[in-house]
This record gives sequence, C-alpha cells and structure tokens, in this order.
Amino acid sequence: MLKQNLDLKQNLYTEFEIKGLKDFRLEHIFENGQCFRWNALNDEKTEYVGIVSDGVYILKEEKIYNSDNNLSENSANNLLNEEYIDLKVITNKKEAEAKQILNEYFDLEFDYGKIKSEYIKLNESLKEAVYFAKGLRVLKQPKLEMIISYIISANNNIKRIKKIIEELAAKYGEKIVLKNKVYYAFPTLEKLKTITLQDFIDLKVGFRAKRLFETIKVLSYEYIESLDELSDEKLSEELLKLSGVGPKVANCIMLFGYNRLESFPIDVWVKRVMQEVFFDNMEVSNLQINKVAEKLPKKGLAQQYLFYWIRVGG
DNA sequence: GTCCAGGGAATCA
DNA sequence: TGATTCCATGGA
Repeated sequence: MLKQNLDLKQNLYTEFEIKGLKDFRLEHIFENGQCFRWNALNDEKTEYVGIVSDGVYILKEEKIYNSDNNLSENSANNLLNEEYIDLKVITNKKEAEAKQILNEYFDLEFDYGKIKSEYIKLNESLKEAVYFAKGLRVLKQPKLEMIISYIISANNNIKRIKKIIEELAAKYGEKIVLKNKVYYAFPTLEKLKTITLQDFIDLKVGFRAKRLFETIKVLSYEYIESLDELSDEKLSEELLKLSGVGPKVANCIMLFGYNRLESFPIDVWVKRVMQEVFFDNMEVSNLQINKVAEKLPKKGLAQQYLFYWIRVGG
C-alpha cells in the first residue's frame, strides 16, 4: 500500500502555459552547443524534454502570433520582435516553483530586442545571423554542471559529450520520474567526489578522466558560488587554474554558467565564421579574432548567433 | 616549439 | 566500405 502511494506520488505532474514569450524559439536555444541535456521530441523541433537541476521539463511551442494577435508563420522574413509564443510546460515541479526556475534559466527578464537592433546595424552577416536565429537566448545553467560538462567537451563532439553526460547522470544522479519515464539529475558535487579515476575511464571520457578527477577534488559549492563575485578577468583567471580548463572551456563556463555575456569562446566553428565575416576568409590567429570581437557589444551573445548561423544555416 | 593522449562522429576516398 | 580527419588541453 505504501509503495503504491509512493509510485503514484512520483507520477504526479504539473501542466501549465507561459504565454507571450518574445525572442524565444526552442530550437534556436537548444541547438547551439550551449547545453547538453535537452532532446527534441519531434522533427520540427518545437517540442523538447530536458533536465534543469532536479526538474524534468517537457516544453512545447503551442502558438506563434504577432502583435495583432494574428497567427504567424515561422518565416525568416518576419520582422524582429514581432512574434510571440505560448509555451506549454509539463514538469514534476510545482507550477510556481517551475515558473520561477524557468524564468531564471531562460533569463526571461533579459530584453533581446535592444541588443538585436544594435547587431543588425553593425554588420550585414551579423544581421543575417540574428534574423536566422531570432529566438536564441543564452541560458543561465547550473555552474557545477557547466564546469564538468565543458571539461568533457574538450576536443570532443556534441553527440558524444551528450552521451557521456547522460551516462554520468544515470550512474550518479538522482532519479526523477515524470509521466512514468525515468530521468536523472546531474550528479551533486558530493556524489561526483565519490567517482574514482577508474570510474571515469570506464565512462570513456578518455584523457579527460584525470582532469575531471583532479578538478572535482578541489571544488566546493562555496567556491563555485564565490566566483560569481569576481570580475570577468578574475573569474577567467580562477577557472583557468582548474585542470582541464583552457581558454575555450573557461569562456564557455563563463558564458553559459556565470552569464558573462562578454565571454567569447573560440572553437573551430567560431574561428571559421569570424574569418569569413571579418577577414575575407583569411587564416588568422585567435588573438586577431579576439581583437575584432572586442568591437561587438555583448560579444558572447553575438558569438552565439554567429555559431548557430554557420552550423545550422551554413 | 612539437608530439601525443581515447573515442567516436564526420568526412573522405 | 574502410581510411582519415577532427576536436581543446596539458604534460613530456
């Protein structure tokens, strides 16, 4: 009897809508390399399931409409800021808490209209990228998860990174049930500290095993949170002390975990698109790329539009 | 400065 | 199909 109640309780879920979202498209947000725990549920990529700390969320784009409340086609020709979207949410969390978490996670208070209008005046290619990825947002993701995930990401591809993180969560994370399906939260730091070097090798993280093991040993939640007080420069300095964290990884952690919109991670794709847009396809150093990037306001955000544009539009 | 480390996806022949 | 290339970091 007791067990049955427990199962029933685990299968409780909440369903609600968030209405009138601007600058918001699930595909643009989830398919640009900033997160690893969201998976599309349909080919149109209008419905996703994902995990945020200890919550599972099924998100579905319900209705897209313009300011006159007319239904709108998903067309690249639509003017910026014209579209609104209603999002259906199914979650194991209570409605009020879920709303608060999603509001923070998607940074819904941040106004993309202003920065987008700056970008489209700045450069033709950037304008094209912004129109192409108009529903893109930079997520505010859990910091520990970002540190570990981006160490795993070093010299790796997104598909495999996702697979490794899924396995890590399945082995060491808390179980979460939603609609009779089982999901796993990203492991807590306490749990991560129980993972041996051999365990990491068994997870097939390759040469990153030692880096992960070493870094987890020195981390604490207090330390991770305290870094939030630092300037961009100091934060970067601290992150670079961690084993497995170089300039690219540090910038990813800063941009996606600490919401530092001036961080500019340069991977092979960003290098490619920057060379194409600003250097007439000439081979240049990261130093030169950074110099050009300095001229872009909130350059981490600009980097995201360009990355999505070159990878998906390309 | 140059080389290499696992692993698997992507791209090539 | 099988071979080759790609990928970000750190240690030798």
